[in-house]
Amino acid sequence: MSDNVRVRFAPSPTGPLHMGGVRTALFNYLFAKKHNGTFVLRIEDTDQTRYVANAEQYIVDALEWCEIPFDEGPGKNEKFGPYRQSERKDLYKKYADELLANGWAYYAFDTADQLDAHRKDHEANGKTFIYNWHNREKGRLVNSLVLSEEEVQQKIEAGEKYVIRFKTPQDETLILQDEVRGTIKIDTNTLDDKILFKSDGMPTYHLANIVDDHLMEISHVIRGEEWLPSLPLHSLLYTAFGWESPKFAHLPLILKPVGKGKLGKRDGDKLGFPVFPLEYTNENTGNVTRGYREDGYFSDAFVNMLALLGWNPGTEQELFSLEALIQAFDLARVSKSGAKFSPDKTKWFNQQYLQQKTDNELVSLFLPILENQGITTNKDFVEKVVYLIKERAVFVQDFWDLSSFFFQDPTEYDPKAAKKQWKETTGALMTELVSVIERIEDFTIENAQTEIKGWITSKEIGFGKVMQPLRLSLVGKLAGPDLFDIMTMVGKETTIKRIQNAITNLG
RNA sequence: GCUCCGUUCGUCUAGGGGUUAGGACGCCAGGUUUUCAUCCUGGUAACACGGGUUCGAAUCCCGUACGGAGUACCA
Repeated sequence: MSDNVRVRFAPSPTGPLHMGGVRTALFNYLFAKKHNGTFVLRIEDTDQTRYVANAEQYIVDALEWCEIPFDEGPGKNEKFGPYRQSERKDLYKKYADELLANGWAYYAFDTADQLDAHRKDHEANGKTFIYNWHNREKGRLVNSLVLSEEEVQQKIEAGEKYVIRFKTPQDETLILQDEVRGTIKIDTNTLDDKILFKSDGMPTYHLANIVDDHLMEISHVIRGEEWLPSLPLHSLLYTAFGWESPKFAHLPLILKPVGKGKLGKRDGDKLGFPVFPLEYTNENTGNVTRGYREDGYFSDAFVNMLALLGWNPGTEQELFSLEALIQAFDLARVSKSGAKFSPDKTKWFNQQYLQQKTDNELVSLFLPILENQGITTNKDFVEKVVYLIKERAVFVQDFWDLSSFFFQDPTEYDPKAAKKQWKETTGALMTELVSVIERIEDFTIENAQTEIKGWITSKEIGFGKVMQPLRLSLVGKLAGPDLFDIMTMVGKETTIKRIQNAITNLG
């Protein structure tokens, strides 16, 4: 591939970017970096009715969190700017006029109601209404193909609303190339004459997209599969302008984990996982939607998971740093079919990444949580705790549940475990154990092990008879790291105190 | 309805004319941990269906079914 690869991510600021959008951005980013290219962010805000003010910032923040920042975009290296289509508004009319002048487009005056009526009428007869040559010149439609030039002028001067439509060629078979799907054939007679320019003076996505991709010298358009049906139109537009078309790649959709259909913005709430990278607050309702970041996912784990959704390296490797993803990425290895998203696998990725973090990194993430719990402690102690518990955690916020007993005495005892492990004779045994522990002068793991195990052996009782109630006393439940680690970490005094507490509470 | 795209274990996927159809997640069992989790080992489980082409088809072709997307003066 040549070194002038330029790709773009072109979201519409209508709300928070969801994970499907993040993946599209990611694939664009990976492709760009792989080929020493440029990753452009363009904001497609041509629909004024759906515009949401905080959405653009959310998009930028999300890309930043994922560590896939854009090279060019609003406020950054504005070589081809502006990068918001609303700020490029004046530019598009010229191109629409060009198409009008060379016969690739025409004015249409049909109202929405009229078109609806046509659609309903056709449907009633079992037919599909297509706004193209089937209908446009039969007097049913009001446009510059059937009206005289004077009539058109009159209407425009009278201030009648009009749109500009693309004049789709008749009886042609388009043979299109997609980098993921290969050759796609389409009969132009099945295509609508799409609106290029709206009556509000704004271009539609189709026009703005092609004009901007051309002006911004985009070499590859990598976007979601929902755009595949628009590919013929877009391809035809390049022909109409006499421009060289970029290459296209349509990514498979991300589907719901259960049930049917593509993953939607509301699915996360119902199914119990985030669909957004970051938490999002709706400006109007104040509703807060959860995000992967706030749920405790590492961004690199999230990105790794996303990369493997619809793409694979062809090897059995699953864990990839961003750098490794860039190296391995190849559009040819993007799969063609939609992929159901798996929350379980996402957790697994996070667990893998958590295990890879150094104890030190984890300590700095855990410290604020401890502070929230009102715990004052020192870093060295926390680092030892982290070392002992991290392998059983998926998220950093699991740490507290897994380690609270290192910092405070258990306040309750798991009733099921207590019933099973704390027998009538246990209290006496534990009292005896206390005196054994009291006799240990230097309370190290080795000494504690030697003394306590020696005592149990001499008593000729099972280890479980002592160790299980001891664990219950120290932890409050039958879980956690090695008991001798715990005892020496909390110290001799605390160990004894906790055993006595348990005797008092459990008998 | 119409147009386009797709279909390998429950899920993500590898493979792509001759394979014991491989891996991962999940699940199950055993081992380790005198606990729990981790970890290790093993197990479970798939080529949508029907025709063709071929000595041979999961793989190529055609149909069918199913799934998905699009079908807006939204992107």
